[in-house]
Amino acid sequence: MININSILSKSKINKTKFRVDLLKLFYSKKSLSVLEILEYFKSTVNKVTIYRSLKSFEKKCLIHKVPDSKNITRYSLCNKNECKNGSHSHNHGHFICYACEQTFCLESIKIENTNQLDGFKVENLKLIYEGYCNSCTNN
Amino acid sequence: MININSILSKSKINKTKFRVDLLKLFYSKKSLSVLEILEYFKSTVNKVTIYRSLKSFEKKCLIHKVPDSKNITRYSLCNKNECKNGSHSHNHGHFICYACEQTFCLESIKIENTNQLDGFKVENLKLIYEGYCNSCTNN
DNA sequence: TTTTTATCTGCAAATGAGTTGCAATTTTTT
DNA sequence: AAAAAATTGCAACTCATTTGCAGATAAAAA
Repeated sequence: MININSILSKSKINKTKFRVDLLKLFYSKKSLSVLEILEYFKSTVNKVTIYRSLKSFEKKCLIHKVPDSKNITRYSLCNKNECKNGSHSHNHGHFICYACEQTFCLESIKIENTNQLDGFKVENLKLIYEGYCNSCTNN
Repeated sequence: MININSILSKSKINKTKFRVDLLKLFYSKKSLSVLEILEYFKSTVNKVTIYRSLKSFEKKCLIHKVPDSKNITRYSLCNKNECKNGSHSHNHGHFICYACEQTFCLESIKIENTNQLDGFKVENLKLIYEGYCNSCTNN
């Protein structure tokens, strides 16, 4: 069982009711957008607060941005062995559903570090699959 | 030598001075954003016109969107054998430079159509390399 | 436990990308 | 040249995200 409070403490993030609930929410979802968070909290929280909390979580390596379908930023929990000291890395592929617009981390699809590419200095590689997820295909 | 006028004619796009110049510009650049186009034409053209021209070019399969670093839409010339009838496909990887934010098409890196992925119906695959391009590394 | 300091929050207003309606202009078709 | 179709500029709008500021809350220090 994850201890939200101790995670926030360790990260030096104040344990306000909203931030505790928000981090808890991340543990129950694949990924989240600001709009989804706003809807979940039924406007009991200001969207500016959401943006700032997300940024704070990101800086402390609790969450990171994941590829998104349109121009909406989405975040997922960081993988402990991947992200450290405010620097994030995704050594796995992602799947984006055209229907539900959800982003799925494909932990099983590892990305090897190809830093050799003719004429380019590669620092990062993204592998993004798009299509329809199971629940959108069957419903 | 490419004949801009005949390309526009074939695509049933009016040969206005701006559209001719814009298409010509695409032939001299890897990729372009609205802002870059606006700067190139030094505000002699309205940004709405740019958006509409790009959309029109895209519909006629002259250009298509390429992956971008931030949330700015970028376009590149279509590859004749890849895009047809308003439907675009990118069967090659892309490189995005962190410094100049330019997007490069990696024609040599072909993407095979992996439509089998556990629990997902894959319709598209993106392979995006990020880092520093040659000219940004050496200057 | 009070004081101090640092962080968090809401509100209003701003920015920046992209869109829409409308009227005027230009290009193409006839 | 006239009619039809496509293009343009302008103003105003939407939507995601940001910023400044003042008040509230949490954590650390005394």
